Amino acid sequence: MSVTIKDVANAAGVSPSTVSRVINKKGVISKETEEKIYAVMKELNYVPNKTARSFASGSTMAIALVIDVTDVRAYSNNYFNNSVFGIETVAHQNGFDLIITNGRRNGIENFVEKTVLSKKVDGIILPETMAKTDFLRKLDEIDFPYVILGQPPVSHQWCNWVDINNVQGGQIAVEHLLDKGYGKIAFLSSGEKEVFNRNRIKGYQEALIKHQIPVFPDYIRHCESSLENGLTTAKEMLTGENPPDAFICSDYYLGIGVKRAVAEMGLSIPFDIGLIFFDNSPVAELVEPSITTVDIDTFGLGQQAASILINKIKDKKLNGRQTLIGTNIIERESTQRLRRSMS
Amino acid sequence: MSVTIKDVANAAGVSPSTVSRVINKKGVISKETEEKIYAVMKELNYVPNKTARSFASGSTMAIALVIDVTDVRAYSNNYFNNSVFGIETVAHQNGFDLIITNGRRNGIENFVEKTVLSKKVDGIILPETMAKTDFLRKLDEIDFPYVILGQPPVSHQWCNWVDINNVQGGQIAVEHLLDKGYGKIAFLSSGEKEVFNRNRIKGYQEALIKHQIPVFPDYIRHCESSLENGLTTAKEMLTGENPPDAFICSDYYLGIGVKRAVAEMGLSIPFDIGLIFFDNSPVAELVEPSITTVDIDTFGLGQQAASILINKIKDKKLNGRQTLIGTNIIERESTQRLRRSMS
DNA sequence: ATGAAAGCGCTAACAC
DNA sequence: GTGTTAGCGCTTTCAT
Repeated sequence: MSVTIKDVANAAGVSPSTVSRVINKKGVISKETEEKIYAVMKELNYVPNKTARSFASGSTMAIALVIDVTDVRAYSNNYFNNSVFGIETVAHQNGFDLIITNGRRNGIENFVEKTVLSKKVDGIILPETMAKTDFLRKLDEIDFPYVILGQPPVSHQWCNWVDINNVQGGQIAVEHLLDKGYGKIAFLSSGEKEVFNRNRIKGYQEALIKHQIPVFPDYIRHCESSLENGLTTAKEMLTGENPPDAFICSDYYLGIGVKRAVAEMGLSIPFDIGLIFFDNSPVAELVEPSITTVDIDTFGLGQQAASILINKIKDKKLNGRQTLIGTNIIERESTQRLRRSMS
Repeated sequence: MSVTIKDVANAAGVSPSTVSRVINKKGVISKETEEKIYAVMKELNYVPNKTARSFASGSTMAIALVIDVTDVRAYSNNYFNNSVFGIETVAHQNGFDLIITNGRRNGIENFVEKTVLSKKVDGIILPETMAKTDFLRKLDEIDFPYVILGQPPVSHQWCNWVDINNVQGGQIAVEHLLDKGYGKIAFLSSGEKEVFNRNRIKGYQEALIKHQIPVFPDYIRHCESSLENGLTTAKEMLTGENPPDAFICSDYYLGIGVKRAVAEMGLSIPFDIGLIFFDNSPVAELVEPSITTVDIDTFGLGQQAASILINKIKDKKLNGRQTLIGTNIIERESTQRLRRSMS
């Protein structure tokens, strides 16, 4: 039914292996036979069968992005979304297909079998939340290429990973606020276990120290992400002694909570209080006042991840590729204490 | 290196075909050999090679979701996101892998070759925006399974598709507003070419007629989606003669624009003006007042699409499966004119 | 520069 | 019930 390499070979008066060479641009073929073969391929509308190629060559030219569907917050956001497209873009540029697969369906064990051992893909991209030491060790054992989205457990610091530069994110948030005339900056984190929060706080502290501003432990609060928690925590801090005059929040739920708290207390953003949060969601530009954010290039994150993985696939010895993706400030109204003109 | 079906056969003292039968649960095998084989498979840690199976059987057990990376709005949203997970869920339940692929890279022509003709997947899910008649005809020619996300061009009404029930969405929006005491309802659409807008307006009109409320053509406005357009259009309508007392908007950009217009005119939501928009984004719950939305079950949309596609793959004669996914109202403050207690 | 031939791991007639 | 056998379409030595 469908035209095969043999048909092309026959029609062109050559052997299948010659056609194969042309397809793969391998070995040396004379200009004329090459052209002849291209012509025949076009005429016969020949398209190589990917499955057969994968089977024969032993490489699938596909990578998988593992997701955790049980964790809605982990995927139902722009971060995830844009990473996917970054990954897809680089994958296709390199001739790879992207498979999306849920890792946590029947336990990670089962997942290894189904996707990794079954030779369906040549490598995987794994969110840090699913990169448990045991699992990684299994991958190491069979020398299976992977890259981690986020920072790996201590046992695997040597492996390939890519992450957002959260330290730098914390720093530029502080510096932006200082620049805008705020001096008593608090940090509302969505949890102290998360590495990304810890790194952001690290950056926050480093920036304060660098500018010789005292770091008050009380200015760093952890609470589960929600509007309510943001609201109550901010109120508590603002009514306490030594209230801050600016807040950096881990996400927009906490951030909007802070915004409410400020409003309920009759204070003003940005004149009394500065506000900045991570994640440049549409929320930030649509509320009033609009909120300055730390924007994260998740498309770039995905691109890097895919790029490193593909290199690893090509060269199994590749290790220690550790990329941090920079963040930047999207300036909006919530930090315009100085009433500088906005560009 | 890796253990094959032959190894299992040898170790179990049977032939490869018997092992194959066990793997595929095909034909009849005696209880004892079956158990024996399972035991050996476990012991040897055997995992069937998917590529080899695909190659031998001619079916890849994979489907592709085609996306359009050039169209940011088309994918960088919750709709898309959740559909992906709906698709993945059903795919995996049926043993299929999900491949994400960009259709618009080198033209749709090239795409056909690479993904469809190369036998990499057994079927594709295609957004309506990419479902051009020419392309569909090609797929038809080679009898390649597809389902369309959204409504297909007129030439292909007979094919399988799944869509949001936008007519019903328009209806329930109107009915909710009527129920809440609003009577002069306007519709701000993000474009008159889009089928989904046309359907929502259809539902809007039907609901009005059903309740014997006059349909003013002037109450239906089309403008490109943006906060500014929402703002100016709403202002214009509110300052005109016969101003509406409620707005239904195609998306949250227009919706927030209307909200601003109402505020700037010194009117109140929900007491003077009711507001409801499509797409239950976080924006809706985080602004003040929070906005009632028409919520769309895109996870269900994805599930249905995958389910239909897989049925089509199994039974190529399957056609005309046309599913509409219902919408529902998420009630918030912006439509509480009557000050009913909220649950 | 090209051809011949083996084989990748599995499935599916077809035998028995 | 189970074994035998012939491919599936391609890549890849090894010849020439």
